[in-house]
Amino acid sequence: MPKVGMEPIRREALVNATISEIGRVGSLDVTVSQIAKRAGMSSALAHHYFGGKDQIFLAAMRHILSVYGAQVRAALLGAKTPRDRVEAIIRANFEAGNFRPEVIAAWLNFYVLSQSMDGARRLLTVYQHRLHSNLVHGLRPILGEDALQDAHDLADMIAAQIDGQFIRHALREETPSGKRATAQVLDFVDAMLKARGN
Amino acid sequence: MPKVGMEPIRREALVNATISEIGRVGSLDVTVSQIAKRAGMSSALAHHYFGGKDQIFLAAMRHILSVYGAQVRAALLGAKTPRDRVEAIIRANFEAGNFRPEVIAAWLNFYVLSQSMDGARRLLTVYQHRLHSNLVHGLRPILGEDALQDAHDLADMIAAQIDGQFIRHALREETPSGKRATAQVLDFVDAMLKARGN
Amino acid sequence: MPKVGMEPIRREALVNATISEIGRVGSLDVTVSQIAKRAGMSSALAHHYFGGKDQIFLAAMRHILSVYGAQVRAALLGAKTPRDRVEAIIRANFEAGNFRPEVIAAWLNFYVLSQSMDGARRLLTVYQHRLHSNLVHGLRPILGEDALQDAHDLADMIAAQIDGQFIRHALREETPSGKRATAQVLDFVDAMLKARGN
Amino acid sequence: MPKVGMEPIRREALVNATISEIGRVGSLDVTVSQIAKRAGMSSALAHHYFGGKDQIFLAAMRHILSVYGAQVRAALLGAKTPRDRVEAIIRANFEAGNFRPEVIAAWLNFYVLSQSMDGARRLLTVYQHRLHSNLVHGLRPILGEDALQDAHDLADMIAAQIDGQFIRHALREETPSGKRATAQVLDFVDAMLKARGN
DNA sequence: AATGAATGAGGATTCATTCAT
DNA sequence: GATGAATGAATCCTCATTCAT
Repeated sequence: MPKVGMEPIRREALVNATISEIGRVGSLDVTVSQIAKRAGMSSALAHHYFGGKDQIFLAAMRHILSVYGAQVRAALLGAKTPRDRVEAIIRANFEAGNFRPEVIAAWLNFYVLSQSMDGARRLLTVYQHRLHSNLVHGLRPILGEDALQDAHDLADMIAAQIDGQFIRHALREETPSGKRATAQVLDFVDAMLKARGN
Repeated sequence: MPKVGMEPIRREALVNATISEIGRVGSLDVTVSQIAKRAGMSSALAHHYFGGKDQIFLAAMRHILSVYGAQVRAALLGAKTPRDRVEAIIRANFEAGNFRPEVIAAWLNFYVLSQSMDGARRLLTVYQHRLHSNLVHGLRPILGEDALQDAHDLADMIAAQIDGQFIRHALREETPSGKRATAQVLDFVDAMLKARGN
Repeated sequence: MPKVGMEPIRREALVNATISEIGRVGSLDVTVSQIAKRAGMSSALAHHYFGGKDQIFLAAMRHILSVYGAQVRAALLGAKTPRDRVEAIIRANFEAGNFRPEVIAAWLNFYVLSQSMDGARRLLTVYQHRLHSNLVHGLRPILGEDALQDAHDLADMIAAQIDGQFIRHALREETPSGKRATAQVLDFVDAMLKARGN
Repeated sequence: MPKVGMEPIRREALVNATISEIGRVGSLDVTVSQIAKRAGMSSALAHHYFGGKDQIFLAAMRHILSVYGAQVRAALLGAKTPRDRVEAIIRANFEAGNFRPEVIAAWLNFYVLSQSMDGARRLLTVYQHRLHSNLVHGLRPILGEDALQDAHDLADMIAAQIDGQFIRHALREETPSGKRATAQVLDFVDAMLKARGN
């Protein structure tokens, strides 16, 4: 058994275990012991590496958001047209990595956590802003440069539609279908653009 | 001091206190003592009336949903056309009674609670179904009787948009604007209907 | 079993138990559970009444100091001459209530606690000042009104001698003899006064 | 990096770190990790060299007492008369090496430790006895060979006065003045001897 | 109807200590 | 010689819940 360089391994295991446990229980009422046990270590070690429960939650949240962020960036790389960009962003939200039951459950719980924990709120806000500006960036060329307010409004609505899709799946037992969610949001975007004459 | 007929008064006080406390704290990590204190009684009495914390939460949830249900029903009374019906349903969601910070916070928390508490999930499911069928009922005449699947899809999307509006406001410090939320959802519905040629 | 008005009873029991346990163990490494057990209740109740371990310690310290303060006041009542006053103060320190092994042990531990806990330090400082000014008050008429500095110095030395007597007894197994301690301090005071021509 | 002969260096570093940490915190609630960190090594190594926390404390105590012992011996070398001897012993107590805030704090804490740890008590007792017999040795020629009991009593009182001076300084923020402490104890001794006609 | 009293169960966190490398 | 890794055992504190009055 190797005894050096365990830190990143342990941290990753704990982050994954945290998401799994939150997904399993369906709430943040998860003990450090449960998390540590699932990650295959003692709760003392979890504290040793993260300092406390809050930090563990924060790390798990950061992980989810960074995986998501990476997917968005990757998706944007292949986008040629503004329309492609918007579509890529939307698709990234419902990709396999994000749109799994346990991740959806964790995501919803982190939303709640952000209401009471400053660090979590900051994290979430950053990602919301990024999503928003990415969307606006894609929408402006389509709507016309002078329709800035409209781009912001539409970006808000798309973001709401994405969040809405997530939350709708948080309570379903069935395996969430990223395909259908994507289709609905894209359908929605098309209708909005068409209604605006684009 | 009257000692009789206190029950409904106490229950109501506790339900309101529960929503307030959840709103204040921003999570379900609210103690029975906190709730009872805000309601002006001992925690023992809270237990006496509700039997336990879960029941208190359930009652608060039921209260929120029933106020909401009443508003939908009231709104539907004045609706003449199918379009009116859809609009009425949407408006009801963002009416003053529902769309207050503490209620939004509580609502989000109850969504989470539904992931781990059967009674809560049932309650929520009932209301989601009701919203869905109300929407379908309004949409079918507009979309045409043979577009049933389309009506279901659109109802889903509208519901998602509504949820999305709620969740977007859960983290904002500003007083939520029911007006703007309503406008966005209606804008969205119009676009969808227009895109479908209605 | 009476179920009302328990608070003062419980608090007193806890304070006594705290002193006993500190005396028994000989250090502040005493758990709330140990204290509570000796006081005949659950540790949860101890927390309920005091809020935390620090408050329990503080209450015990306050108790010791206030018993001591009362003894000083009582002793001063019967003092006619300045010399009587000084002697009364000294005697009060070694009276039965204070000069018991467990109280001596607790006293020493509280001295240490005062190095790290602000509340404890304040408490102790107040009593040190009171002792000092009581002594000065008694000494000035004896030493002459213009020998103020001398009175302060002598008061310091008497206080040191008293503390020294306590600490010397903190490690002895034998039952401490208040009589001998008193005699030594008085002998010391007499010598000091005599040396100064009084 | 030399890997041999580290032991004495490490031990000394740990002993000093222990005294510093106890002085800093003001109590024995100091973790081995804190001590080791200040000594510039891992806590595992501290255990390796001392076997356990108790041994570390004991070593630190032994260090303080042996420095003190050396100072007494050195002071006694230059003493010609019995009076000189007594004075030398007293001066040694308040010399720079001992009478520093952190050492005073540690000393007080070790006094407490002696109440619960046998090894510590033995150590302390040995030094108390040595101080006592040194004092008696100096006092007997002064008081007269037949005043043995008186010599013992006076030695006790001097020891108490010294301890009292230490404890009085344990709570002060100001830098302790060895000069003033020495002066007071000597003043006290002079008065006692004078009162006895010497 | 109402509450102060009381507790068992549990959870976050700390820490001395051990061990493999 | 030296340390990061790891944990069991505690300890403080909280809280839902019960009960006697």
